Amino acid sequence: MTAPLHEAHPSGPGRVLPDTQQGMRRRNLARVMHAVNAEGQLSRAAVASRIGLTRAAVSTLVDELIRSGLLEELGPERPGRVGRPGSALAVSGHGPAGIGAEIGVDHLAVCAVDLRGQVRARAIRHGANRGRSPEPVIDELTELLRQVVAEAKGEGLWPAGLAVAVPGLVARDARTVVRAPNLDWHDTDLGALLPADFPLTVDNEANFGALAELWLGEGTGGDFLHVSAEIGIGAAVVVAGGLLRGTRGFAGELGHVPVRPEGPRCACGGRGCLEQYAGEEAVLRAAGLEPGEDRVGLLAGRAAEGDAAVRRALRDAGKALGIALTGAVNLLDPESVVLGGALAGLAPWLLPSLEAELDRRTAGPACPVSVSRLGPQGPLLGAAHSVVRAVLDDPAAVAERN
Amino acid sequence: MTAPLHEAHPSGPGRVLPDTQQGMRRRNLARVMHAVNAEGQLSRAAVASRIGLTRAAVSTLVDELIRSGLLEELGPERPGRVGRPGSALAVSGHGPAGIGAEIGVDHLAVCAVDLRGQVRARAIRHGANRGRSPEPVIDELTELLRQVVAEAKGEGLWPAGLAVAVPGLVARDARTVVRAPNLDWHDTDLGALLPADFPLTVDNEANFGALAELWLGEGTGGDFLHVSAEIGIGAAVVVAGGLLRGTRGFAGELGHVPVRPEGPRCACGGRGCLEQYAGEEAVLRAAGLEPGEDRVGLLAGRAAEGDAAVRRALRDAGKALGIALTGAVNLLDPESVVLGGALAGLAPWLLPSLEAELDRRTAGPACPVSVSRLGPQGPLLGAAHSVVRAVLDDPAAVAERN
DNA sequence: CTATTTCGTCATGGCCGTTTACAAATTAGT
DNA sequence: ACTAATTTGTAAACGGCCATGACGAAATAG
Repeated sequence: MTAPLHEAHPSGPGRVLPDTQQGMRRRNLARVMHAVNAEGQLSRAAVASRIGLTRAAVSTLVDELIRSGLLEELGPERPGRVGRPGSALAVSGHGPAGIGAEIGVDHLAVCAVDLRGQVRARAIRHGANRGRSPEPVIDELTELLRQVVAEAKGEGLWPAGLAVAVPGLVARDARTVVRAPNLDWHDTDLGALLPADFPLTVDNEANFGALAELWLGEGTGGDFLHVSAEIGIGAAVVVAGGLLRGTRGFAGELGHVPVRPEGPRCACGGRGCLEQYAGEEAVLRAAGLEPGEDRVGLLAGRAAEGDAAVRRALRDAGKALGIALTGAVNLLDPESVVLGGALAGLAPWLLPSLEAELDRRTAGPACPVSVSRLGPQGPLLGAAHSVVRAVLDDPAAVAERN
Repeated sequence: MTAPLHEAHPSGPGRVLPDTQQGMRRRNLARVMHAVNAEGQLSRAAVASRIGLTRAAVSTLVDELIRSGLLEELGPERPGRVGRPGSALAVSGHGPAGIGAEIGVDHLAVCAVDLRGQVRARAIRHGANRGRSPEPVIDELTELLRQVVAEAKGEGLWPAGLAVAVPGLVARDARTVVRAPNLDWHDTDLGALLPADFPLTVDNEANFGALAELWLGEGTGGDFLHVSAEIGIGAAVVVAGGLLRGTRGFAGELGHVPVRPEGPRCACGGRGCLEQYAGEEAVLRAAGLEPGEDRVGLLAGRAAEGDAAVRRALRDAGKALGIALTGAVNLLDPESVVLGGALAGLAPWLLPSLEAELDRRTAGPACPVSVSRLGPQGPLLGAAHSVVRAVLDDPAAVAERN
């Protein structure tokens, strides 16, 4: 039951299909796509035994998917076992592509990912967007988009959808940026500004980063906590292979978990929130540095040089993070905690005190903490892959669009 | 989809059905049951429009369910609108029954609930079980079980399954009590001790209490936090209409969320855990009372009398709860927080400081806190209803058993 | 009293996975 | 090298299930 939680579209194609024969067919097409995608390469017979249908049924499903350009026949597998070798199937590398876009505080990026998960085209543009009005920024993004789509088309791909990662809070309609403090945008409807050639989804960059970790990361099962720090400190809770968004979409506000109940006042109204100890501003102040451009790089650089004040500041931030995460881990019992976004770059100096605190406060074996190897690329990749997942989740929907 | 999270059986009947015509039929039978159950009384045509099938299809489904004794025809609805009145259908009150059992620290209880949710038979036995070995306790429980099953059979019901709520940690097999500190039981396989006449499920009483709130409570949607205190302080996280159990089944350990990072040492290895401020032992000590029997009743009585020390102790506990819950609410953004179990009885003195703390530390509108009206009956009712839900979730499975 | 609306059912038809059978392609055994 | 066994993919017949359309039944509206 349950609708895929990564679907930001409230009524997107991922909703539960009616239990009629047509719906069954659509779901079975999806199951074939997922099976082939998971293994990279699979024969019809292998798909059949994996999803519990007969070879005959899978044959017709595969035929339909090949005709739609979603699956490709790679030819006979090299025989290793007894019996006739199967014919290898693979997800198509020339069909639909997911277009991901990222609006960062000081860059814009777009990429195209094919159904196999390969990045096939990309374009980046550096330059501070802080405080610029949405229109010119979106115009530049549209230009990058045009380039990437053109390049993808040159490779035989066609865009199945666009997903945009933004550093801010997005409304439930998955189109409107409610507020993005670091851009100084408020109630901006990106759907009205972006070209409407294909389905659009807008979501928070931390959410897309977590989804990227779920789909592309190593070792993470379906249950983990993805912590990142771009605008404040956010934790995305991934449960049962989907994002936990909360009733109002506000879930994951790790930054305002109380760390010291009588600590310094916070803008949220509370006292001693995590952000007062591990937030960017707090860490810079503790390190004795001025806020400026590329603050994370500055911190990492000074820490690498051995700057004692910076190292102490990061150690203290790690400790505060460990305290807040202890609460989260006790509440959710995740398989692991993953540090992503800006935190990934600072991990060498945050991790020791963070893990020490988590260990100390946990009765049994502590929850393992790892660092995302996706780093700053997470949100962009997650966005593009979210489109790819939507195709895999309902191949019939895109097949009839082309 | 998603498999129902309330299913404690790892491979129980609630697992995802294969997408074949038989599976489709079974799911549609379930959808009819749920539709009728949700409205209490519904015509075939109303069911059809509600679940998106045709009247003809629903007719055959209903026929099958009536033949199986899961649905009853109540006769023609009283006509209020134009057209031929429908024939009212209701979930059967004479078919399968869910048997719930509770092993409390100082009582045993068993009840039978019919598919309509009515309690049709019950038996309770008071007496301290703390420290008694499992065998005699289970023997007594089996006797109560016999009585309740006999009484239910007298009313035309037959037991479809047994669910047992225990005050302790239960293994993933849903049969073995790993440890129940208040009973002093360890690694006790209840499946071997209880009669094996019908499917058995064992789970923590806090989990069943939360499920009872989900299924029977008022105003709670599918997302809330159910806080109870029996063995330590536990929070059950209910998300998307199911229980969040965690990777190892340890989710919801609110009692060990850090409230004051440098506070007193806790048995878990941490410092300043919630349990050090709001745990039973801590509150009794702060109130200047000795631990004994019925400690909650004692606290509530003294507080009602106006005992200043007790009231202060409860006020402080509420404050600590509020701090810990602030973190949980920030992380999960639930629709509400529900106080259940022993906390429900102490709510009048806990709530003011708890809510004040939660309000103070939240930016927007604070998450509403309510008190369970199920109170101490929650776990027993939740257990019995979990069996009923399993029947509604896959009526074909029980139909073929009878 | 007739027209209209809605309900439940029946016969028909189409869709879809299964069953059964068979040819093709490989390995294992002699 | 040749046969037997095994596995793959496909085709035809089969059966189950929901949709469609029509019809009688039972109410209301005028």
